[in-house]
Amino acid sequence: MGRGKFELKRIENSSNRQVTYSKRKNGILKKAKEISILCDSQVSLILSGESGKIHEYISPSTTLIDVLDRYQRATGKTLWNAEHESLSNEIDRIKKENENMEIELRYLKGENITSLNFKELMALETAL
Amino acid sequence: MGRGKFELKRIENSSNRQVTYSKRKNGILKKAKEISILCDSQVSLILSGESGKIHEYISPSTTLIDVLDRYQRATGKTLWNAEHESLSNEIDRIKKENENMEIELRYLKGENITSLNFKELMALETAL
DNA sequence: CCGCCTATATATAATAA
DNA sequence: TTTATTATATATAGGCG
Repeated sequence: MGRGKFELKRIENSSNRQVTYSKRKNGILKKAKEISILCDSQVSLILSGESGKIHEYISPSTTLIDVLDRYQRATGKTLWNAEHESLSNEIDRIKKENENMEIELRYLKGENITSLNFKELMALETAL
Repeated sequence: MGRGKFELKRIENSSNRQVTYSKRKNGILKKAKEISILCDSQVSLILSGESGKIHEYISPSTTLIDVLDRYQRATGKTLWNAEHESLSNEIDRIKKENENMEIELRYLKGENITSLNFKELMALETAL
């Protein structure tokens, strides 16, 4: 559609990518609504773009939990346990990041700045 | 599309409804794939028709778990239970701490040290 | 980012097999 | 239910404000 044919690959131009996302997001959300109403089907559509903002369509006749329940039964995958594990892993990962930053902060706050490179040191001196 | 305009309401003829579901299902799955690739976005699409069979598209860069996790954090809706909620809250809290530390680190690395208190500044000068 | 516009590319309703 | 055809309705890329 549109003025030119498109290739199915990531749009490199960031601005075009954003615009296309926004337009297609509206399009697919509309399609989701249409199929759920026309065909009396349950739909769960969750989108998130680079901004991190979430957009969703869940068919009114159901809830996301219903859809996921059906999903779990149909695929045999148990989401809850996996979810729990995934969250625990993320906490571990973030905590580690946290510790590293704390160490870096302690150094930077004057006890030890040997980790800074020359340019950073000059900038620091100027600022002081 | 198609030979006639359509009204956005349930298709009463069961056979037409099935056919339309099948066609539009393919269409929307294709759209989901396209937006995820073109725009580098995370997508979770789960469909179930009257037969009960499930069709899904989850963007390759992510997992359903990730999408749901983001969904829950963004919407504030808890999909599973209290334990999930407490883990999720902890992640939010730690991430906030991380952000604060990142900001502090950026400042300390020379661009801006006005946020430091007197004692910290003295320590920094001595170190320099 | 949102809305509007236009030329084109796609999706799909109706139909038949 | 799937596949093919084809006339039309939609979706949307690119451009502009």
